[in-house]
Amino acid sequence: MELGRRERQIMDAVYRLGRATVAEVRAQLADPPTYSAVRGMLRWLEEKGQLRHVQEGAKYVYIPTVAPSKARRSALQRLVRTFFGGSTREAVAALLEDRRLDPEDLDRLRELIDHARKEGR
Amino acid sequence: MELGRRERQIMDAVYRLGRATVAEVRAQLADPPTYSAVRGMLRWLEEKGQLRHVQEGAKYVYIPTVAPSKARRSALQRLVRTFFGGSTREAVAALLEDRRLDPEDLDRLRELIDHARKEGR
DNA sequence: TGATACGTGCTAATGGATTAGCACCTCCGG
DNA sequence: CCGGAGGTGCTAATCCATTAGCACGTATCA
Repeated sequence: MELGRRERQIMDAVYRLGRATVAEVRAQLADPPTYSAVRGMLRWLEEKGQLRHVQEGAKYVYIPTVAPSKARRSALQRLVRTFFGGSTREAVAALLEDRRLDPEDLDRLRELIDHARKEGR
Repeated sequence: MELGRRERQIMDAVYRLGRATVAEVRAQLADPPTYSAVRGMLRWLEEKGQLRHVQEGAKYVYIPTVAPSKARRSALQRLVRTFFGGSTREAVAALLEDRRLDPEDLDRLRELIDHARKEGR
């Protein structure tokens, strides 16, 4: 299911937030359209099956239909295929260059690798 | 610079290929529009500054204007922000679950981490 | 050399994403 | 009880991405 420009922006906002009201989604957008436009888009995305909503007090709270964990995986896979020729290793290597990873982060990641190695990988 | 649905598909195809002719891009698309449509899109993307082309023999070869390495980084950053709350560590952890990482891959990644640690991180 | 296959440039039309606007509902404070 | 602020539903219009189509250039090869 491929999405348009705004659709993508809005889905991303909902994923960032986890769960979000119309106003919260709108606040995330760089060049926000009218409140009404965002509302229309959310309703449309719900009709498409990308979102569902629960009523909370007077307002609607929108939630992605596919679990974040699953959405993450497929987004990663897609990116790895597009930008790293399908090599997960190279993608990880690129991320490891991120200077915001502090020593503690690195240690924990090494543990993950050691663990995987012991598991027979 | 936000792109539409087809624009995104086509840019992704070009990144996957590195450099590509109209026909090659079209071959990458799931539900390919006409050759002419793809051509129009590529010209449009060039006008927008996302692509440039070099003439090669009789045909045009399209190339991204932003270097793949830079495009990768920003794509990763974006994904990390959207799906991992900005935590690069969690993103790496998710990638490490990929079963296609073989022992050799894991060893090489561990080396990268060790190296970073010694560098003072 | 000429005919076929495969290029490109350009423009107008199409269609679907995106938006605005109006009608109505609900909650809350004075 | 009343008014206003802030919700929602729905539809029609708009706008721009997307597409088709025609005119034309170029290479190849029998």
